[in-house]
Amino acid sequence: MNIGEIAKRAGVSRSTVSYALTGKRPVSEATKSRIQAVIDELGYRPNASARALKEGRTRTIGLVIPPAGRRLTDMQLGFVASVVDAAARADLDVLLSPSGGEHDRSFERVVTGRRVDGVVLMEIRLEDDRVARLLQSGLPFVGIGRTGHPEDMSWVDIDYETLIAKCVHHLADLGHRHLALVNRNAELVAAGYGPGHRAQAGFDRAIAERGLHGVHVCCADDAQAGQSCLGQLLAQHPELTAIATINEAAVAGMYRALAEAGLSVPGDFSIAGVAAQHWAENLHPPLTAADVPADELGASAVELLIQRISDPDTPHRHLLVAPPISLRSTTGPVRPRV
Amino acid sequence: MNIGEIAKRAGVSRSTVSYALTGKRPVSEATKSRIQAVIDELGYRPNASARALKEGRTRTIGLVIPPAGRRLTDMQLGFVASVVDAAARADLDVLLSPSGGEHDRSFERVVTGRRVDGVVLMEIRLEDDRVARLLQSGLPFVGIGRTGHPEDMSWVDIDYETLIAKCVHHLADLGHRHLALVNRNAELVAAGYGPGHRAQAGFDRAIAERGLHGVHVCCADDAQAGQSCLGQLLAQHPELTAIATINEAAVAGMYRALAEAGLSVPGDFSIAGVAAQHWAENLHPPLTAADVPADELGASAVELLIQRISDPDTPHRHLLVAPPISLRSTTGPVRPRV
DNA sequence: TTGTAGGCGTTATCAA
DNA sequence: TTGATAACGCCTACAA
Repeated sequence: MNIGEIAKRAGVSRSTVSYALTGKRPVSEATKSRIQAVIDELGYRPNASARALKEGRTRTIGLVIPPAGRRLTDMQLGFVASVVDAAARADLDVLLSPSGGEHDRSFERVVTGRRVDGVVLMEIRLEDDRVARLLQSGLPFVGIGRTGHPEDMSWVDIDYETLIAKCVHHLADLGHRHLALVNRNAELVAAGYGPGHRAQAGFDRAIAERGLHGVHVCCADDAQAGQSCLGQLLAQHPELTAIATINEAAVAGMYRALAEAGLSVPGDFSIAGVAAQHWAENLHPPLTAADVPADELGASAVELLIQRISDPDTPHRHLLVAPPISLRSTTGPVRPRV
Repeated sequence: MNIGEIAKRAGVSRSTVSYALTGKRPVSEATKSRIQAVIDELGYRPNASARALKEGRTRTIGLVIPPAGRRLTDMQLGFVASVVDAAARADLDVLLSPSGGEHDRSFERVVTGRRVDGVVLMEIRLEDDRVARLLQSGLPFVGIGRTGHPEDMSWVDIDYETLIAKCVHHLADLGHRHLALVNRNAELVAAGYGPGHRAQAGFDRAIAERGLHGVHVCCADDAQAGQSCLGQLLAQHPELTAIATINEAAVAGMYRALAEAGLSVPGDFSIAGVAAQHWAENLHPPLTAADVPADELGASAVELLIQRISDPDTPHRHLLVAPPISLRSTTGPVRPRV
């Protein structure tokens, strides 16, 4: 079923059908309705590949997510959902590319085969091959996250450095003197994962400013790891009374480790973090955290991308969000340990 | 950058470049390496739209997920991840379509614009417009889930009816006489969501077979709903000693409601369910549950779909899985309530 | 071993 | 207001 068939049955030329469909040229009411009738009868829809070939754009954006197999965090899922949602509202389709490995065929296909008009890139490292690849290709893209050279690209990001510093100050205000930062998993941080490094920088800075004692650990992104990780931490550093974290997936496990150690939250021990709002609220007890507006960030990324696609020579734009910390049930004044 | 440019620079014809790329005709080593050198230098990749137009296939599959905005369950996320993963292994791209509403533009685009070679459809209802639409369109598709007329289509599914019946029998064997089934959210079940209805059927059957007392409730798909839902249930039916559920998202809340009511698990109260293995294991306490192999199901769906794409006239195939119940920490013998 | 040419289904330019 | 026709970039008979 193609446009020629419709034209034949409606007794007009193919171009007239095309114009009746796009509205880019006036078509008389009579022929328009005749064409529409045939289209409805045969259920015709323009072939997307042909249209893309002719128009030079696909009306599709790529969304590059962390490799399949790895479990996405709740915040990452929020990004995916909001990107897909925002794209759908703009009548854009989303092509998913799980990538990040070495020679990633999926990523190459998406970037280089003109399959998409632009790309939203997630989980960016300070030095990121994919960013280099995209810059070189000239394909419009927007990062959710940024590299160490953030001026070269458009991005939306969370200001982990500021937020973790805020968490430390909040805890310091409550009298805590011995804090730990629980980071994401060690491989990710070692690979130059921006939030991991920026969180550590913010932590170190605030610790120094307030004259506190801080330790830093990486922890795999799941509850069991959180439990064993905090268990060890408490054994090695019994003086700790509070934790700041960007590892939302591990928090449930940390609660368990504290319960095991006979420490109540927030009576004996405080936790503050950076997490997706939905997640922080639904945790038990609800986590005192900087509520990351994942929905807005994804939508903003799509918005920026659409703009870059329509005008690639526009200067890069950046959006760095530092939401306020919502006080919930996991931070309280320090109570001297007996 | 197109094939003509490569041909010109390599001093050969376009067809020779094409054949050098596809290998469908022998090309001398000399010219082949010359062509490759030019390709590497210019970073050329064939235009996917042109190729799709010519070949009549896109090397892309559609994945229709529940509408954006709604939170996906852990099991659904497992399906998405495994479908994306399996597709990537087969060098297929995945186009995401959040749909399920009334007139869904995204769904129509995917199904009808020849944007994809086939579709994996999730969260299917007993009567499902999208299935009707796909059948009518002739586009190959595979359901994760099935309608009330399951012979008309290819699918993979979880045998909720059998599994919930098994849960009931397991609980009955432990001496429980008063059980409740906690279903998914009421709208979904009212809309004819298959697993909801089949779970209820299995529950009713097993309850009758064992001469037990059963109640049935729907519950929104989140922890807070689980908490309030079970709270009410315990108030209205104090005789209850066990629950069977397919609502994994609500389980954490049910734990809280039981703790609030002063009931220990599994000492005073048992819970058995159907859930993604990863989820059941990571819950605290770990849930006794039929471990749904979400990864395998997604991969199987893709496998079936690839087969249907390559041979659309093959008979429909079905895969109904009923994994064994893994005994973890949430079911135990009934203990008379004082 | 390589080149020529036609067509996949659209859109858009040029004529009428 | 409408029609004929030339691309878009690729693949693949058919020829040489």
